[in-house]
Amino acid sequence: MPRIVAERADVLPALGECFREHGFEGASLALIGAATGLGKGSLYHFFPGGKAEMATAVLAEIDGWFEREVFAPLRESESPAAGIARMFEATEAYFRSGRRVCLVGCFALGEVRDRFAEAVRSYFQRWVDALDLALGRAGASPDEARRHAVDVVGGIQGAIVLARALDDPEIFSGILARIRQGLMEMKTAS
Amino acid sequence: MPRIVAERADVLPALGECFREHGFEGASLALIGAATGLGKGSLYHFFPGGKAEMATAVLAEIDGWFEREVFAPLRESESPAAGIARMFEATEAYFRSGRRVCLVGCFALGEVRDRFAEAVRSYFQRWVDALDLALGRAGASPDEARRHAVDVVGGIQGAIVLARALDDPEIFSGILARIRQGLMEMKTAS
DNA sequence: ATAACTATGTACCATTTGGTACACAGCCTT
DNA sequence: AAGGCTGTGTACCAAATGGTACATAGTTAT
Repeated sequence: MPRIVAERADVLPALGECFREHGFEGASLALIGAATGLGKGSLYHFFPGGKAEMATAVLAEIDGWFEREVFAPLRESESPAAGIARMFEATEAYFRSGRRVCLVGCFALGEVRDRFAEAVRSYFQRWVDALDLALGRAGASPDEARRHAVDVVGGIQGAIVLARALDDPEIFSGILARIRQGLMEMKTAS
Repeated sequence: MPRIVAERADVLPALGECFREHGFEGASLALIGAATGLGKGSLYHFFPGGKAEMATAVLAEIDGWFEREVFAPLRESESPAAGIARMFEATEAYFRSGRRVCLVGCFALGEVRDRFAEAVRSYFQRWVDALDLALGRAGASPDEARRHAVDVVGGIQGAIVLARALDDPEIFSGILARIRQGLMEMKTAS
């Protein structure tokens, strides 16, 4: 019996892709097993709570990544413009021009929103808040900053939906570029 | 044995809500039966193709509604501004301020995009094209019209995602109002 | 060496899944 | 009133579902 020595954290990426591709309900244990290379034994060893715990862990990992790569820079960059630029670059890379779906957004739309409501809410709330803060520091008025933060985060999610629907990654990149442009114009306008 | 005299078209709304609430995979025949009040016998009588045919029928019904209430007015209204105004009103009403999800958008993001790819693509393509046309007729330059059309349709989808995620209908209404405002400023600017 | 702990595969479980078969009831035509 | 058509409920099916139990293999500590 081979010893593969997996850690819980090692399987999270594969697990995440599996949930992204098939949704929570669609990702059966068979698919999850195939995606991760783990049998049920190992799966239930790492995630005694079953599928629900797997999804929670994946959401937490995603949350951690965005916290580190996007939210924190937005809040803490010396120049808010640099934080914002970083957000766009990280976002474009993470979602692979709309070829990759936002799992948190999926969960928000879908079937299972209520089961993971708090994780979903917190993720988006912190994104909006961090961007709000950065825009404020960049010189926007409080409600200008708030409104734009909401519009931008929403706009990114919409870009993913539309790019997937039309099956055209350029849609995603185009929308993001124009959102970014819009923010720059706002900051120089005031 | 009571005769309820249902028609296929009568169950489509309930069927749609069921798919919206649970997703395609999540909507089991048991849930569908409960939502429609129909037993499997009737269900398979109306939709011999099973769940897939049910989903196809629902997508077609939604498509028809938008074609009638949104796309056609956009294309054919005497005043393009009136068509655009109608789009916003119909959209706001249909999605119930983001409390109701866009099934086509869900399918685009989710698990089952490929199975219904053509229906999904066509729906969004025709929406974008119709808005593009209206904006052009309102005086926008060809690529100004195209870009804004894409941004607006994407923006609406994103507004649904964000409103659901933050569980706050006002997010939806706020984003839509600002998108609408943005279009009006564009038309008066040129 | 031996004991304990961590992984892992296999076999199994009850339940639910989507789907089929079919008998039968009400309606329409003739 | 006889026969066909259209709905409808019930019983049923094989397959797949999420989940459990457990024996065992590898690793680490004693």
